[in-house]
Amino acid sequence: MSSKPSIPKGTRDFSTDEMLKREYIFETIKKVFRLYGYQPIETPAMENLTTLLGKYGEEGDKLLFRILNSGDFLSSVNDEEMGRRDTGKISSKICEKGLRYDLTVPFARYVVQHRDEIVFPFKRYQIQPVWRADRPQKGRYREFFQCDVDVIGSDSLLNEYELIKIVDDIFSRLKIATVVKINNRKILAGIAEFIGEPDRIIDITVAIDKLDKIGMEAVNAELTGKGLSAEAISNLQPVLQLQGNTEEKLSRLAELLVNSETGIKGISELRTLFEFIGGSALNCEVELDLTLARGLNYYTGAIIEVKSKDVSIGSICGGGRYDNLTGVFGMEGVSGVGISFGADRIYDVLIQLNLFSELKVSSTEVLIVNFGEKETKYALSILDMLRSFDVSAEFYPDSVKLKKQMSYADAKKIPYIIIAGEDEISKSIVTVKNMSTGEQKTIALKDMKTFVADEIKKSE
RNA sequence: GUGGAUGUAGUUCAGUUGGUUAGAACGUCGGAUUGUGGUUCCGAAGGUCGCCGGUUCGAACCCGGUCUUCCACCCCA
Repeated sequence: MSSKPSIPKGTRDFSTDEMLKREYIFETIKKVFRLYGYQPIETPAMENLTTLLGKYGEEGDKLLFRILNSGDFLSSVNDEEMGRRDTGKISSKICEKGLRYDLTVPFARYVVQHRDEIVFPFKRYQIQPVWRADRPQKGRYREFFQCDVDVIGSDSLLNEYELIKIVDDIFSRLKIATVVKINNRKILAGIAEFIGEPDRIIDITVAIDKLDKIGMEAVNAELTGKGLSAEAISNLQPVLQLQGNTEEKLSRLAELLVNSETGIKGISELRTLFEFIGGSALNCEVELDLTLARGLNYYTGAIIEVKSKDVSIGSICGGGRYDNLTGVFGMEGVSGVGISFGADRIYDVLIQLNLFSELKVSSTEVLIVNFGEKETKYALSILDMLRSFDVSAEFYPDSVKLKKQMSYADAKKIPYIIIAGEDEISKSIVTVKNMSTGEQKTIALKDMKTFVADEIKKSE
């Protein structure tokens, strides 16, 4: 015997039972995406590393899975480089492909490459796995599915509004209570400008993102550690201490950021967005969260993050506007906005909230018992008949003991069994057994259609 | 990438200060019942104790390394 088989760290197999539940999530999401006029695309699992590198910040580059070149890849590395054991240097020579890290960057690449055939504004959705060489833990996997919706080629804030409607629609259908947090990167830039550290926007936002978690003092300490001046940090305090409802916060911010053109722009964008939101009935809570930063450094406008109110698992959905993602691929001035649903985390939330209970476990409605060669022809004709009535049916492939066949039906939760042996064949009937009541009756072949309509289809 | 916990049958878990042949439940298979599942009864199969090395007369147990899973940090869906 060889050693026990296993799968790579952070990856998972999905059982039939899990797949039914996952498909329910994907179907729900897809249905809503289509309802709002989005169309599907797919891109390859692997991209050229030149497409992926530098798009996700330093941290992101480290988390990219790289694919070793085929063939004699070491011939391009000379002895000196080999001797220095500089992994980064060597890997760039022997790996030119990597697994996709998200769906947004491949999408931007797709748009640039297919601009001649795309009608703008382009509304697409994409549901595919992505890979990150992260250390796995709760709600974090190395292979997971993202469900992205993006509009590219339109600056209108109506798109941001539409995405929030989609979020609300999907989570309402899935019966997950959520909070949608919204912020705007321009405001964060304005704040960085306001405190006199415009270049440190990343450090500043990463630190204030943790405000909720670690508190104000720890945030200030982290900023000091990052080398921010005491003056800058003290200037930041009124921002961190902002209180009140959305409008109050925005008004106060408008006063503080009065000298920052970008900041003012961000505030006006948020005001417009909240006006749209205010005019619509939503099930989810929507709030302005100035501490919301999000790591991806390509966002330039709105930033959106969605959290479950009942399960603590990080964000289950996130996104924002990126003004020039296609620019790095040579197509300037095209703005896009999109969000991504984390299907695996949504699954975990639904499991924890026990919201899958009503989902049907078996898809097979009728099992036909196999008695042997002589009876097979008759059984197969019934099988065809059932399927022609749109009844999902199967014929047990081996003529083993009845007990075994019935246990199979039992284990698969198949609600009906059809028994057709010598007796039944001679009379052109079948015996139908209802597995939950144990009740049995004989049905003439000519009455099968009525039986299906009256009994099997009725209980669905 | 940093720190902590974990790993024993298909699964969930017992396993005495290191001492004969490593147990249970569930599941699987066979039988009670050759045309009737779920309940019951009887029986059987199933283990390189994660992997590699060390200490010891002797290791599931002690030590080192490694991998997996889980948890926290970093970061993130």
